[in-house]
Amino acid sequence: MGNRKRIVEMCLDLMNEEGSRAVGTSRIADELGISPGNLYYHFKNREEIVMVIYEDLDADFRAALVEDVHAPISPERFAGFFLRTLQVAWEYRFFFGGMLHLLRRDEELAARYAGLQAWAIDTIEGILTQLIKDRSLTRPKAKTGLRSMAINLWIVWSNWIRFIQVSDPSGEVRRDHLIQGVGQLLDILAPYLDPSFEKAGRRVLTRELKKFAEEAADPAS
Amino acid sequence: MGNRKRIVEMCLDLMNEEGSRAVGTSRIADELGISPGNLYYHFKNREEIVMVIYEDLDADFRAALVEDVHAPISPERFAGFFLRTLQVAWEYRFFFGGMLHLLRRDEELAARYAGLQAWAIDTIEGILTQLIKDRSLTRPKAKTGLRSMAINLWIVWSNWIRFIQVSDPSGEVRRDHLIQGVGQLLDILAPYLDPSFEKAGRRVLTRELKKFAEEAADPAS
DNA sequence: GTCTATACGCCGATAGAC
DNA sequence: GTCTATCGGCGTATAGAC
Repeated sequence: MGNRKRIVEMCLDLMNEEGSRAVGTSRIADELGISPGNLYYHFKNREEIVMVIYEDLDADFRAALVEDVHAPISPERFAGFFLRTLQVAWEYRFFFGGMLHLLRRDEELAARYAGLQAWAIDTIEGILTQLIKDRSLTRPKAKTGLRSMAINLWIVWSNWIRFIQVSDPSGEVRRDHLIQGVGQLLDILAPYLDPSFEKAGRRVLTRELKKFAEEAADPAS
Repeated sequence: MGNRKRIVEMCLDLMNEEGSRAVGTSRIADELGISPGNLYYHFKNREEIVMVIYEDLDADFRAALVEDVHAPISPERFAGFFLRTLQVAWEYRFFFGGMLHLLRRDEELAARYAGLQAWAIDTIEGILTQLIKDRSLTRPKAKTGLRSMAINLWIVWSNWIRFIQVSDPSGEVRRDHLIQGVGQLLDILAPYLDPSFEKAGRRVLTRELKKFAEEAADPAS
């Protein structure tokens, strides 16, 4: 039973490292020291492995976004939404990096991801609505403003990792980049946020950055 | 002399249509009715074709962003920046769609695109600074606010087409989607924009949308 | 400049023994 | 469940004739 899981995990690791395109079934088998035949005993084809990984991504992201949702939303929890979900984007970065190609070759995957995207934007809009109820956010003037904001958050969210990777092709992506991404997301909302709410949110980020710096300095992690 | 150019154009068309990964040298030659050997007479390898296309993209984008820059910036020209540059993103959409993979396999391309990105963000920041001088934009409170805004604009800009493609996998991307994208970019700046400036900018978009609707209704285009 | 022909390697996938 | 062996296809790229 173990090999099925090992295949999935190796596939995820390799694809995150080198991009989905660079990783084939033979490569996965090689790296695990198993035979191609064995791999094809566990999976019908390559697509199926990716689909299994996608299902994890889908579930992880939804969980990260709806976790801890009881109203009112505190600044700490709000920053937490962003940081947790960016963490998910990082864990499955191969998918966001090569998304278009993956979706083009697998209609079912395309439909499912389109569904996730639509759900995410709706959910983000819901969170913003809750913030307005909490008086932590002022409503934008235009009636479509909330949705537009949600879309911008989603686009920045789902492309932040790629942006970092492209900015410095030879550099690695670190946790502080993720925290910086949260700051970036917060900046979209900043003009509408209650000042003390915003300040508290930023404080969480500063704290996280400090924690990261300490961990980086102390290799006993 | 003609074939070299035809190869580049066919490559761009095919890749835009089906994604860079789906288009090989043999496919390009086939589609043009020329031989693979002929293609390799004109280009050292596949990478070289992509690089030639990239050079056009690079030049087109820079031109679109620095065109018509004399101060002060009118709302019409400002909307024009966005619309023109999104048009460029559309014309080279294969590149933005498969960017990460392309850059991973070609270090020179990666370096050049990183340079373009850095230049773009600086230039956008410069435009925002000019808007502040013009009193069309109020300066954000945080000192890093302008740069963050420029980065968010860039991320939404460079990923808008993909967002549309993924939102409706079976649908085509139309000009009105691009105009909607400009609205999306404008929404990032909206809270900082002078109200009459913003209104004038939006009016340009409405006019463009109307023009598009008329052209779509009248097939004599 | 353009063609035909072809080499080479890789990858996805299957057959069939153990 | 796992292996060995292998097939077929495709994509890049080259050699050499015209």
